[in-house]
Parts: sequence; structure tokens; C-alpha cells
Amino acid sequence: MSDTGVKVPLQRIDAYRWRIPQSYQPEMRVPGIVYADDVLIEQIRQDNSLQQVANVATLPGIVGYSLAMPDIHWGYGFPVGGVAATDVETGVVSPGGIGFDINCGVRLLATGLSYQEVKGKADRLADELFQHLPSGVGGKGMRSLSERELREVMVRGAAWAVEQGYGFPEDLEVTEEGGCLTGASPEAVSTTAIQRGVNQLGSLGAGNHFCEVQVVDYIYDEEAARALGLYKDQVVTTIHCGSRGFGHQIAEDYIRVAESKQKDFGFKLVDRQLACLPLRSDLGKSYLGAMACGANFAWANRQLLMHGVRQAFSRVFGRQARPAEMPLVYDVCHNIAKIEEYRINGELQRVCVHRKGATRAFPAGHPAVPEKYRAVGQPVLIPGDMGRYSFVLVGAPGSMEQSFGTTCHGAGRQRSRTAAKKAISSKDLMAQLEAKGIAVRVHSKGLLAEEAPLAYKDAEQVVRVVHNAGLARLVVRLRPIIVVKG
DNA sequence: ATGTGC
Repeated sequence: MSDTGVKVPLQRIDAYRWRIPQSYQPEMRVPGIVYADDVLIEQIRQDNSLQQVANVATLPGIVGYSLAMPDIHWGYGFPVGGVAATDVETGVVSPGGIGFDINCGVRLLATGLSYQEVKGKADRLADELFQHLPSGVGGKGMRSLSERELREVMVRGAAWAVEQGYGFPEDLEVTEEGGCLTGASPEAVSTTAIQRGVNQLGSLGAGNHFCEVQVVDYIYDEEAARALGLYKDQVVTTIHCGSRGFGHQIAEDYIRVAESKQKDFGFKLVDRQLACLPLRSDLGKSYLGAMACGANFAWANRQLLMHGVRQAFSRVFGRQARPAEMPLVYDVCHNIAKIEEYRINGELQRVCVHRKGATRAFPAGHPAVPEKYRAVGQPVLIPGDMGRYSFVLVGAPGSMEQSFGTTCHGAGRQRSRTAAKKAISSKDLMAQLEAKGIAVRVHSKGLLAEEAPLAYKDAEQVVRVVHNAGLARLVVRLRPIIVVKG
């Protein structure tokens, strides 16, 4: 990761908040706010992500602040872990502010099994999972689609998958947006994207995407854990995946067209990667329609993958793990833009919230929180790294007051892929994980080291910041026992 | 993240 040597000024607000003053760059329309403690802020200073927070603050129509969560790191235009809200009338949408993996997200599946029951069969379960979940770069998915079927997926998302027999209608009630963003327009999606998408539904991909079997290791909040159906020593499964090559192609197509139109729109941005489209322009509307197609593909994708997980558990545990007894706890997306309403300076304002590596965290009582969780808040799923911990939180009222209903999304990368590979070999990492009692199955062994725990910040430190800042509340900690990767 | 470069 490069360091320009330019020091972005930071003013401490309190133990968990830092301000980048608007005076730093004349083009900034709002200040920046960074959520971090003393240790994390030093790690964040190591790359260019603070400069990117300042750059995002120059976007036309940006409202309030350019925000950064404690897991931020350098990304395309926006930092990963960045949040920006733009006015729907005067503002823009920046495709790079959603990211290449449209609706990359996380779902958590409960089981009725305890660690004691799974322990002796972990290797067999790992084999079954690896077999049921197609993975790898460019890999084909569980289901090939005709173009007509892909169109249904683009418009209907996870509901299409449920109708096809992958999972249950109840799954949709605990999926963000019900597993379908409205306003999808397949005509705004290129034929190249469609060609890439038809073979990829129900596939894990590679990189930081994974399926992990985990144990509920520590309970921070008994009442909230009970409401989410989670208890100590329970075995659960996390799926982290997105829209594969399909969403990637949509992002690439619109980033390219946005870059070519900046002059026409009269924009002179400080970074060409921030290329953006007025929300009221035809191109802006086309991007949002295409982005919704990518998002819906990702929800259908995670729905198929979850079906594969339920099948794998059933194969190993029989009647002890019937699919209907493995309820979906929740599904969040952490790379997306949404039109939402917030009270800003006393007035209700409709804004386009860009969440790039950032998770929605609506508090108790919010109408978008499923009824069964309404009293505790929206579940927030935070995968850590494969060797340490992941976390479940619930949204807290502070998110509505401070961060456009948003919190962090993960541990956050601390070392580049190249630096990680230099620091440890895949073989040594595999041995380390096995020694910790974690069964690992990986499609491309060479890529494993890029995702080593040492490549990531400490997720526990990240979630402590958002907990203490009042954006979300800690509920449980999860410890990995099986890792399946692309 | 990614048919891992254009």
C-alpha cells in the first residue's frame, strides 16, 4: 500500500471519533468523520484512505459528512469502509462508491447442533460443504440460467430462488430488503454482464469470500442473543459472497461511462476514480437500475449457497440437521447505494446513501427491521478473519443520529495481498489453522495466504469502536471451526 | 472483488 507522504489533518473529537476539517481541501463541501480508537487510527494512517475520505467530501450534493468506519482501507475512489449520503435532487451517485462487488454481503445461518455434536464430524462436514459450494475464480455456479431466467433473477432476487426450491419463504423475511431491491432495470445491463452472469449463480468465487462453520463462543447480550435465536456453543454458518463477475461487469461498465461523461456534467473531481452521475440524469437512473440487478443477483446467489449449506449439513447429520431446522438469522449487504430519509439540520431529507464496505445498522423500532427483531434492532453481521473471530451486533440509535444508519462491515485489510503473501506461505497458514482445530478446504491454495489473519486488523477492536460510539451493540462472538474458500 | 492486464 502506498503512502503519498501527505498528512491528512485529524482533529480528535473523542476517544472514538476524528474530524478531517473542511478547510483541508478547498473543494470539500463537508468535513470528514473517522471512527477509530488510538491504535486503529495509526493503522489507518498507513495508507491513502484518509485522503480518500477527504476526496469523497467533494462530491456534488454530499450531505452532512464524508464518513469512515474503523475498518477503512484504501479502495477504488472511495475507501472500503466509506459512507456518503447525497441529496436526491442535487446530488450524484458514484459507481466506485458502491464498489466492484455490488451487494457483496453476509448471511448467518443457525443450526440446532452444539459444538460437541459437530466436533467429531468436522472433517466430513468440511468435505461436504466444499463439494456443495462451487468456488474459485471464474468458477461456474450450482445453476445455469437461460437469459430469460437471469432476467427473473435480476428483477426478483432471492424470491426467484425460493420459488425454484432453494430455501423457504421465511428466509426472505430475514433478508435485508426482503432479498430484492425495487427499480431493477435489466435493459440497463450490458450483454457482456449477462454472458458472465448466466453460469455463475450459486458460486462462492474467490478472494475474501468464504463459507465458515462457527461456534457461538461468547455472549455479550443475552436478551438480544435470545431474540436472534443464538446461544452458547451453538454451531452456526456464515456465507460471505456477492454478485460475482456479473456485478463486477456492471460496475466496470458504468465506471467507464461515468469517467467519459465528467466534462459533459461539468464536474472537475479531485480523483477520476470518483467519477459520478447526477441522480436525476438518465445515466444516473440507469446505473441505479443496473446496480439493483446486480444486488438482486447477489441475494439469489447467497440463497442458492445457503441451500447448498443446508444440504451438506443434512448429508452429514441426517435428522439432527433438517433444512427447516437451520433458520436464516439474517442477511446484510455491505456494498450498495440506497435511497433513504434522514433528519438533517432539523429537516427530513431524501438521500442516496453509498455504503462501500459498510453495513446498514437500523436500531430497534425501525420499520425496516423484521418484526421478530424489532425490539432489539437489525442484526449486523461482521466477519473477522479466518483464524480469529467474527461478530454479531444489532443496530443502535446512534447510527441514525451519526452515520446514516450505518456501521462497519468487517475487520478491514491491514496488509496488501502482496505483503501478506510475503509474510506467510499458504502451506504454513494451513498448518497454523489446522493446529488451532480449524478444518480448511480451499480451491486455489496459492490465494489462501492473501487472506491470512495477519493481513487483517483485529475485528474485535473494530467492533468495540462501533459499539462504544453507539452505532451498533455487540451481541455474540463467533469462533471458526471450518473454513471453505475459493 | 475479478474470465487477476490492455
